[in-house]
Order: sequence, then structure tokens, then C-alpha cells
Amino acid sequence: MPELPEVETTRRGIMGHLIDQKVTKINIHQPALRWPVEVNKLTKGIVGQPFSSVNRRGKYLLFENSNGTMLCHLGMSGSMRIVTNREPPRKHDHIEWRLENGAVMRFHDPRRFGCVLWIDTNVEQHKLLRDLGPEPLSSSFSGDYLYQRSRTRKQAVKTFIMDSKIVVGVGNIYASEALFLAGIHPARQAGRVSRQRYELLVQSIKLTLKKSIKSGGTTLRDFVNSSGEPGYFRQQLNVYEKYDQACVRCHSPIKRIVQGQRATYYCSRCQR
DNA sequence: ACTGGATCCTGACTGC
DNA sequence: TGCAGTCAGGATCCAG
Repeated sequence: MPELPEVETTRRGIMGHLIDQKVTKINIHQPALRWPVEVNKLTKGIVGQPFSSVNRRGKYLLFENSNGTMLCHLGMSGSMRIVTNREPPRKHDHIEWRLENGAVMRFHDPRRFGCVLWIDTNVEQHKLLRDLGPEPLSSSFSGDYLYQRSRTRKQAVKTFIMDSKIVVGVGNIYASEALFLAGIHPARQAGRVSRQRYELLVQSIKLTLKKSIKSGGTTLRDFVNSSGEPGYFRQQLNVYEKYDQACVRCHSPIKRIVQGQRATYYCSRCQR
């Protein structure tokens, strides 16, 4: 489910409810997530403390308090909601955090590809974060950067930009969408894209992500924000899940291929 | 160093 | 109705 815009939408939605509110209790109904939740460690780290900030690195959410950092990933089907303490938990609400003002945050994740970890060492050096590429909306993510990193790569440009060691946060939807905007064929070898076209691709990635954040992200099946509402960027998608439909630019039918076990959508006339 | 494939899991949907 | 097969916003791990 969530790519960078959906995670950022979640972060903005939950942040105001959490800051300076002590966590009074944590209930872990299902610890078997992507990695087992370390119940004692996590409980000890967060109960009795308020979170001082909620940050994002790529698709990871980082909840900081004076003891350390709680790191969450929403995986494919995860969402984080703020509800009242009277709302009954739903199926697949695996973890809940109770706050002193009565609000409750719940982590919902049917497929359980997400994770919730407690880190009491330097977060930036954590195994899951230390090798991550730049943030796509930062100035260090430039056409020149992608051009330099790609020179030795024979991999397809689509899987290349989805590699979090290259750049974080570009998932399956936005990779297809950005390549369409930039007019680059998704199967083109990363090492055979010109500097000028990488410049355009970087602009397209930034634009696509920014516009999606403005719309509250993309809901295909089940993404909801912290208030339980869907995102509305789906209406602005040009190619994703548009197989056989007319390209908005040239009207030829949108193609679908599979790359790295993921569906890719593109226009064979507009993208070379 | 780099690449592709298998893998974790549940649910929605399709076709027989 | 039921059952099998396919497909999903991710990304680690491992073999080659």
C-alpha cells in the first residue's frame, strides 16, 4: 500500500495527536509482524513517556522520545489511525497505543508485512536505515546524482529508481507515473539513460510525489489516513492500472509488463 | 558489485 | 457455494 506520499500523509495526520501526550499503555494483540515485536523492550521504551517528534525517513516512520526511537513501516497493507478509546478494535488492528488524553493510535495491517521496532541506539546507524539513499524531495536528489549512480547499471530504469539504496520512497505506483511524465521507457537500461533525461526524471518524481501528498496519497484498495479517509491521488494517475486504456497524451493503449515481480504500466509511444 | 527470484501474509476477485 | 488460482502501495535475503 503505502509509498512515500501515503506515509507522509499518515505522519502529518498522527503527529499532532501524539506530541507531548504520554503513552499510558501499549496493547500488542499480534506480535508476529514482519519481524517479531519485542514486547518487553518496546513497552519499557515508550510507556510513561510522550513522543517528542514524529519523523519520516523514506517509508519509515520514526517516533522519538527521550529513551530512543520507535520505528514503524506500513508494509503493503498497513495503516495508522487515531480513534477514541470507545471505538472497538477491528480485525487486524495488531497494536494500539493509549494516550493520556484518551486518544488511541491503532496499527492495522492485514498482510503483516509492516513492522514496529524499538531502537535505543543511534537510529541513523540502524541496519534498516544506514544504507538508504537520499530523500526524493531533498536537493541532494538530482539528475546528476541519478546519472552518476546509474553508469554501471544494466538493470531496468524502473527497478533502479525503486531501489531504496538509490533513492527512498519511490514505490510501484509512482515509479510508473514518473517514468510516464519523463517519457522514459521503464525497461530501458538505467546505464543508458542520458544525464538530461535523468534531470527530467528527477523533476517528474518530485512533482508526482508532491502532488500526491497534496491529495492525501493514493488509495487503490485499502489505504486510509489517520482519520480513516482515503487519499484522492488515484484520480490523477496517468498510467497505473490503466491497462488497454487510451494514453492521455497520444491515445494509444497503455501497456502492462511485469518487472521484478511487479506490474509496470506505460505508453509505448510516449516512452522510449 | 549487481541482479533476479523466492519469501513473508491476508483478502478480493475471477473462472470453473 | 466452493475451491483453486491470480493479484495486490514492500523490501529483505540469498544464490548465482
